[in-house]
Amino acid sequence: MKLSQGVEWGLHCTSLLAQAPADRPIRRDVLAGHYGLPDAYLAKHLQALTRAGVLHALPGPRGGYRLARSPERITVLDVVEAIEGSTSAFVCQEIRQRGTGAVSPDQCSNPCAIRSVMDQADAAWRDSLRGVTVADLVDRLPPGVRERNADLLAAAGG
Amino acid sequence: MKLSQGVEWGLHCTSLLAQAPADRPIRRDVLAGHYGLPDAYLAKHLQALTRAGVLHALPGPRGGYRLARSPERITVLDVVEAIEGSTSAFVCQEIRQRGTGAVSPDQCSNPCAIRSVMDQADAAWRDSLRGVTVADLVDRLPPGVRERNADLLAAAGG
DNA sequence: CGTATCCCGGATATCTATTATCCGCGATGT
DNA sequence: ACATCGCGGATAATAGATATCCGGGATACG
Repeated sequence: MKLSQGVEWGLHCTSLLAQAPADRPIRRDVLAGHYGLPDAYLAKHLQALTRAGVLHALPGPRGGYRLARSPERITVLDVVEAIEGSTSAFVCQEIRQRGTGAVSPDQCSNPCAIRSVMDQADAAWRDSLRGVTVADLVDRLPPGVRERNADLLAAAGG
Repeated sequence: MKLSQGVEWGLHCTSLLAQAPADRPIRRDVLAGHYGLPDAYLAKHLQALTRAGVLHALPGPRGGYRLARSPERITVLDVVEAIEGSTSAFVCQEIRQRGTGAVSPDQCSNPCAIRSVMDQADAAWRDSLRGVTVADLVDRLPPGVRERNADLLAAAGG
């Protein structure tokens, strides 16, 4: 079980966009260069974030990406689900209904206890991620980093 | 992000072993047949559970598997970590230290906020799984299933 | 003591998902 | 009109999960 690295990329990029002036979109290659990421592949994840309504993409010259809403209203879960999907990591294959010990379908109207437990843990995981916003992530940056990022983004935009 | 199906297999098998008489081990092919699983591949997961100290394997004729301790003392997390490992699903690649926006290593003595949030969510997931035992899973079986499993296991053992 | 049974560990093959890149298309601002 | 930039599809390469097989060692039974 491993999370896509796109989750890390997406969280860093949305955090960085939260530090940019709202009126000026950031180009994709600037985002990629800022973190040393492959530009073409990062595009896939940014597109996913755009489709999910987390980012807003502006085509054309002086185009780029900006947040679709304020950082206080974007949760970490929003970013994670945009990239990883919202389906539970545990996929129940109903093996209780297979083999010599197969339980009759009548007794399977309720999900089995194993599935319930795994789904409940998945919900706890998502609840935890829903409790943190992108604004919180920016607040927890080491001192000086925000200012430096603002300068770098301004230089790239000019 | 997907959990190995071995987790489902392991949880069902440990639950089934909890329903067997403690003095008689259950052969691997009986476990596989009970749920319609490939015997050879199930062996890999049962070996992992044995190495983790969840199951106890007895070689030789009349050998097989039994629980290494009482079902009340085996948590769902024990089984999950035996098969999936105990490392967090999120692997931080420290991209904050790469690219044009690289943060100096001096400022990276603390883990970044993104990693902290993901690790905290992972802890919440594990805490949830730690709160349920194999005995709880058996208690939540539909009425009649326990008795039928006991009969099947007795027939297979005789 | 010999033999049959059963688990262990390594080697191997297949399949799927992730990672990564490229190119044509459409949209936008100058 | 033209250059810039994001969108989406097609395509490889790589890693991990899935599945199988076989030799070796341990144990029970005759």
